Amino acid sequence: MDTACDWEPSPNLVESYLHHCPAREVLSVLADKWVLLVLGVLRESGDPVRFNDLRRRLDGITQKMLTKTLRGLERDGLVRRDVYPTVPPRVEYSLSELGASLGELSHAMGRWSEQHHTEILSAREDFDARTARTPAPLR
Amino acid sequence: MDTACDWEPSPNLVESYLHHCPAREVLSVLADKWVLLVLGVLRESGDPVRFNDLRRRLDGITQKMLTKTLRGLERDGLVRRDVYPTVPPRVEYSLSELGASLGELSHAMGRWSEQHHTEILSAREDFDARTARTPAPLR
DNA sequence: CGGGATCCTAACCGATACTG
DNA sequence: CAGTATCGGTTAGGATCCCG
Repeated sequence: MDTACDWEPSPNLVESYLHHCPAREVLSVLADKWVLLVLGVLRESGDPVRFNDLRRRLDGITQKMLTKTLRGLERDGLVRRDVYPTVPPRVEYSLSELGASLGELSHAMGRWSEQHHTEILSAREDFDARTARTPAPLR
Repeated sequence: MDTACDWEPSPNLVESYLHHCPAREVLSVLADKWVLLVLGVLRESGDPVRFNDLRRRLDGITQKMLTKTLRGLERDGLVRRDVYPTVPPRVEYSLSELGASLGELSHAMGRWSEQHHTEILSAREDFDARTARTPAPLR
């Protein structure tokens, strides 16, 4: 409410921040394949998690993408990165307070996925079946 | 809970669906630049919205991306597409019941963005300032 | 009006090799 | 261990043209 952006918040929230407003950029943070998952893993493990530990728990992510994702989250103040300059080095990641609050939302998203994925999957099958052999729907 | 996937739900939700499970795919639906915004606009306008209307309200989206996004949402059963074969044609999009429930989540995300974007933006500035001229942090 | 079909570029992202 | 650097394939996605 004190940003250098002529921009009105509610009630039409989405339409208001659609036009080059900061919140839109923030939303785009979530538009990432790994962000919600990283937040979720960090959230579920209450304790800090080391890099390779994180990588193992995020099966499928490459170290490059994990690094990049974590850097982004750190940059946005969502994730804290603590470095212990031992040998071998030890780097621990954890959610900041801000990240934790977003983590709750990402968890809600996860729960929603868990609850509704069957509906979505069956909707997909229906759609695919419908569009596959229906170039001319009404004969 | 009745999917053809050996997969246990809670309590470690994220870690459970990390390994090629349906919910993960569903989560990836949300990892899209436009999905949350489209859902948001459709949610805020209670009424059905026509294609080009939608396009105008989603300032910046190309018709290609809007089409693709809407097709995906329709395929997943989140958005309903009603075609009125008049001249000129009239196509209206609206949220399905499933889409509406997801719309609530996307709205929560929007609200979160609205509330916290300043923190994120300032965190970014701090981070950039810190990393810009600190190749050797301790002198 | 609501798209589909192409072309083309930037970015994403995986694989690999190297480093403190 | 926790990265960085580089190469190269794939894709996302914008611009443009066209059609019913």
